[in-house]
Amino acid sequence: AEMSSQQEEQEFDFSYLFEDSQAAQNEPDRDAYNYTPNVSLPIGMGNPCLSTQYHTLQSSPVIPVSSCHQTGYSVQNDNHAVSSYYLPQALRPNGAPALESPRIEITAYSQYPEDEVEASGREDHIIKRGVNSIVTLTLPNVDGYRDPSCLSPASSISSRSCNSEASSYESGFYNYDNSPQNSPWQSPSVSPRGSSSLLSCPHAIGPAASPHHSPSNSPQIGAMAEEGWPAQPRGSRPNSPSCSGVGGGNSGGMGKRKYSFSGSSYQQTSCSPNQSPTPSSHGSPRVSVTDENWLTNTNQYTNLAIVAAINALTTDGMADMAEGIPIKTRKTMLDLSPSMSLKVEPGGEDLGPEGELRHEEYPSRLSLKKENYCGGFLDVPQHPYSWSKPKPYLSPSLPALDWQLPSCSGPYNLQIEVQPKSHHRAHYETEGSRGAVKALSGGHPVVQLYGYMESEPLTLQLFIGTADDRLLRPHAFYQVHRITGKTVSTASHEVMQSNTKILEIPLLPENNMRAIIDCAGILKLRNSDIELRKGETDIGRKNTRVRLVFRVHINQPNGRTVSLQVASNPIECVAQRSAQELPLVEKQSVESYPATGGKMMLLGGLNFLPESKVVFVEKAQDGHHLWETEAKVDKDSVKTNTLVVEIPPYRNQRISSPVQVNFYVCNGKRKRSQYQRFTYVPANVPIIKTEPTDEYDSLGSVGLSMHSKPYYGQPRLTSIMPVAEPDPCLVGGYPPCPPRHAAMPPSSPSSSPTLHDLSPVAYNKCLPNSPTHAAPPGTIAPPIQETPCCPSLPHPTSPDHNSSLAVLHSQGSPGSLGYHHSVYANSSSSSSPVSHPSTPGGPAETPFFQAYSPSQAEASGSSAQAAGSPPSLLAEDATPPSMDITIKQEPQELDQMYLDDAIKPYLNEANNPAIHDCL
DNA sequence: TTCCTGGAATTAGAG
DNA sequence: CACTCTAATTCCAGG
Repeated sequence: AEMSSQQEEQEFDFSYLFEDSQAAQNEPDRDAYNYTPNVSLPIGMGNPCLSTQYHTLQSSPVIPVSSCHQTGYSVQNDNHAVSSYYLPQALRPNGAPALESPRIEITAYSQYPEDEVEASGREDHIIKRGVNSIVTLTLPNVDGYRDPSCLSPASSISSRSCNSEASSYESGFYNYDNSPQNSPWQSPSVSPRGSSSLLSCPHAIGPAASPHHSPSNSPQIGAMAEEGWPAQPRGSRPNSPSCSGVGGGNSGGMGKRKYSFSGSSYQQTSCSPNQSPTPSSHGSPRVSVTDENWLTNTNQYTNLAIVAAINALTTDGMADMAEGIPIKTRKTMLDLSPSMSLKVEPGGEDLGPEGELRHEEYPSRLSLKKENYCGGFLDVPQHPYSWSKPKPYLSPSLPALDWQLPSCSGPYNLQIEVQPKSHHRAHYETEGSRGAVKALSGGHPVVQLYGYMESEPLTLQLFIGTADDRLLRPHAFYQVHRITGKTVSTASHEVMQSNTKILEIPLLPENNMRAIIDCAGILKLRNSDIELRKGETDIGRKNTRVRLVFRVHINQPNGRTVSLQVASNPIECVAQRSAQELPLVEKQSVESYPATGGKMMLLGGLNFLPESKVVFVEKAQDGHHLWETEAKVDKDSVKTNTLVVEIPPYRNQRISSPVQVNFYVCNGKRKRSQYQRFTYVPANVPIIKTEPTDEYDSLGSVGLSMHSKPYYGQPRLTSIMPVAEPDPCLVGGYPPCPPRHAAMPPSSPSSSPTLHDLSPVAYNKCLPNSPTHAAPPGTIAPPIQETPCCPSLPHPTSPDHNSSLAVLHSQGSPGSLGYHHSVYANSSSSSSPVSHPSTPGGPAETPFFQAYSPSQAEASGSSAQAAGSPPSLLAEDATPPSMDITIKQEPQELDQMYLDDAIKPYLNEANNPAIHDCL
């Protein structure tokens, strides 16, 4: 019975998992691998941007302009359209004809039935597909492929930032595997389910997985990609902790390490295996496998090679892809699970013969340890709920994890009723679990979906996302960890998507679609492991803030899927106390105020000290500090959890449009809170945002109502929304749509607009890191999907929104960030800027800004605009600031900027006394 | 026995 | 290149 249930589950999982995110993100690459029928893939796709675009494109047909549209939701993807659309762009992306020399041409023509595809599973996929489709690969060197490193260089990818991109695109990797659906061919209508198997793989081992699972195939790919990772150096560590970490959580045993990351990979791997119904040959024993599995996989090998080739070809983006294995590597550790065949190939990653097999293998694995990462999958939790219940998502593809999604759409509103505590000690793979994330109250976070009246249960997805200034995306250094045990009341089960572990939790009508998240812990992956991954640009050091990201995919009668996402407040995951000593701003009573300043603002948070300083900072897009000033703190009223500060006057009293700045609390050298957003509005302009006077969160002492962390991109539109309500919509933190005009990433030169869009990422790192990038964009930015409704509307009300079930992903503004807006097809308003609160310039904009962190703006040169930094801002810059402005031109690297936002201030600020103090 | 913790010892890196 | 300090990881031990 379990099997069946599992299978069901698997399917279930797979379907959406794979399809969605990956599909969306996955780019062409994926397709290529998958050989999605219709699409001819330019290898160039490797470029993340491309990939992104690709997806986007698919859906986007509707929206010509936005290159980025992602089809995501709309079933109907226009494959064709896409393909056509896609190709061109793909080629363009970097502008580089890319790849010329080495190129891989894949022509997928036929639309294979998913099944067929699946059948092809594994490497075969490729091959088979290849058969069907024409694949031409010109690879520089075989070695190249294998050697991820080789690839990597080429691809240099920015990882994470890119990641998001990467991720998407990575996921793509995986994805395609995973989501067969993604493949264009699938009509949206088609129930992806089968395909979906990838994720589920583990479970599915069996029959369930069967055929459909084309995905599996694809998944494999994904797996491979992932595997690739594992293969990577992680080796440094003994084992792939990841597996353990991921999987069971139990494994924690110290001595053994598994690769954490691998974990992810492993997951995939593991997953794939399972999923792939086909038992592939792999069947290898790797049981636990997790990481290893993939490592070993031959498939990977193959895939990797391909990937590598692609990467090489592609500009950078690809890098993320599978190859990811850094040569530097460490040895891969294998878990050695007995079953596992761990071959460590010289290449590192490489894959063992088994490579692809994994999928298949997995079944066997299932038997293996649960804990293994795989196990997680496999063994369906004994939870009362049977996953099987969930229906497979029909939606062809789910949005990539790095896509920005709204928290509300039409009648639906996904909300975090109880936020997690601001601190959580994540555990290493070498440790045992450190328990589930808790709520401040001592309980656990609670998430609820409002507006869902159907009787069918849904699946709530949870993954660990970033909490930096950039767009929300899966956190490279943390993975959600499934907690099991008698203390856990919520059933859950984990799946891998891309390199991200996702915890799936049932949302049951009988529980009012409310879930208590007591089953989610956080696993910390070794920085060194992650940083070695190809394509990974993010730095782990001091990159310890995360958010719980919840997603739910609601299938609509029309065949479309509404995907909602909401992210929690940031959680500081620094081990032990160090983190806890840092000041943390959780709430602020005022989010915007006239440039004149002078108003008292109440900050709520932790670790405030009498000597705490509050510094307002304005950064240029490039990250340079344009203005810094220390605000006056009412030291007499300082409490550990509250602090009253006087809003300083803005440097320019004559701003014509809102200007977003940031401020942070500094307790001394290296003890600085994260940036908080604050918006100065023209003095003569009525403040659009009303301060919530309500009781909402008011700290009381000051009598100021606090806004909770606007910073993280969960802007709330106070003006529109009732203060009391948490802005569900906003919460999602989907960024406002940046105007398309938004500047492109500097580096991306000729890139087609689409590219730009795609490259929202533009994140600093991406640029710097990937030398290869022709375009900084190399990092493909995940598109942000906007729901028309969410932003401003009090969710439920607008019918329009409702109508707009189908989400069209339009690419977001080309803004440097490359936001993609997802538009609900139906929603008329969706696309209209008006509907978006975030439109720059508007008072409402703040939300946008909030969505974007200043740093983001910084990150991409262009980003500033994109960031929504209002034109005014720019203008202002141009104009001599009335106020004292300290402009520091620091050629900071974007990378650093992102990474070390915390640090930078110090660096940058030499001039500011306040800063100095902090320093 | 496993899961959680809390805390401390080590190791790694940045400056 | 040595040294200092902080962050990251790994270990231990106890509940």
